[in-house]
Amino acid sequence: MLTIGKLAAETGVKVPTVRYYEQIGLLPPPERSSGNQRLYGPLARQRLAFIRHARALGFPLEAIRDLLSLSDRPELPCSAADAIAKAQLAAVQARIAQLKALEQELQRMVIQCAHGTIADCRVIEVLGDHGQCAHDHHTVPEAME
Amino acid sequence: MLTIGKLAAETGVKVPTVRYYEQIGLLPPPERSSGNQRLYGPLARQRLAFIRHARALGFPLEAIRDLLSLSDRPELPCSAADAIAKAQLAAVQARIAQLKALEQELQRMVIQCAHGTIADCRVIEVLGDHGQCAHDHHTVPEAME
DNA sequence: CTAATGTCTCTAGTAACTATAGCTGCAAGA
DNA sequence: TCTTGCAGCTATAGTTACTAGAGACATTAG
Ligand SMILES: [Zn+2]
Ligand SMILES: [Zn+2]
Ligand SMILES: [Zn+2]
Ligand SMILES: [Zn+2]
Repeated sequence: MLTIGKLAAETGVKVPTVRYYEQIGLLPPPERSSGNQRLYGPLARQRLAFIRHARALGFPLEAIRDLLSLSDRPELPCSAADAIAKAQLAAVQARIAQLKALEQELQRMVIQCAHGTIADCRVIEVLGDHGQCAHDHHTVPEAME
Repeated sequence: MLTIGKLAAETGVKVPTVRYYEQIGLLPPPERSSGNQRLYGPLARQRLAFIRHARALGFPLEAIRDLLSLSDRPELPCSAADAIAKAQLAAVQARIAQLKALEQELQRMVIQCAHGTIADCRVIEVLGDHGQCAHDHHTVPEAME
């Protein structure tokens, strides 16, 4: 049995994050020692590793919640899990496409600037007028985490 | 002079967002009508367009705050503005690289799954064990917005 | 035994908004 | 003129996924 600090060290998660995951119901309330400290077994360690790995792959916590409850029912068909992964893949790809458009515009701005005064700065000029842009990049990039 | 609704419609910003920008000091407090309603002139419209365009290119509001105060001093050299743009470009490129690693892992998971039961699902299996991954993708992707 | 570290709960803060509640302003139709 | 309905006002709380702090208790090393 591990205390929360050892569990956190083993999985590379911070201690408050472990408590946070418990608070929102991603981790079940663990046993407690006589002094009321949390004690974790190997199952909890596995579950936490699953959560962290899914987070590292960009899955939102709500998706991870669904994936965890699916993984608790091994006899079910995995189509629901696959759908979650596919949706995440699509989100990642959409974000990459959007960021590539931003990259091009930023690069144009930076390259075209003659490094004189603000009055002539290409960066300031382009930011003030989207007509100077080559691409659309219309929407504000949304957070994926 | 425009009311907040017209200004929002013209710039494609939502009304509460305009008030939010004023609240955090990105937009100056505008004139008010006799009935206490906000009235905006062309300078405010230009400033709001600048903010939105910079947001669309992924700049955080703090960077936009700096860019705006730079653009108010046209006689200064533009190196500070260029540095902000370069930092944003670097952030975008770093994010793209990270997302490409995620994309590959997600694609592997999705492709390798045989679509049987959860017990055999490659998605669930890989999420539970980073050893199954081909890349490192170690860190959790941070929001850029 | 004592001092240092670890853990406990609870609250608040982060970024950039968005949504809600409950009030007032204002223009047009009956 | 009345009214109805949208627009605008303030202020507060919710979103995501944590992170940081305060103040008290538990455990462990020396
Ligand atoms: Zn410049
Ligand atoms: Zn543009
Ligand atoms: Zn599957
Ligand atoms: Zn992995």
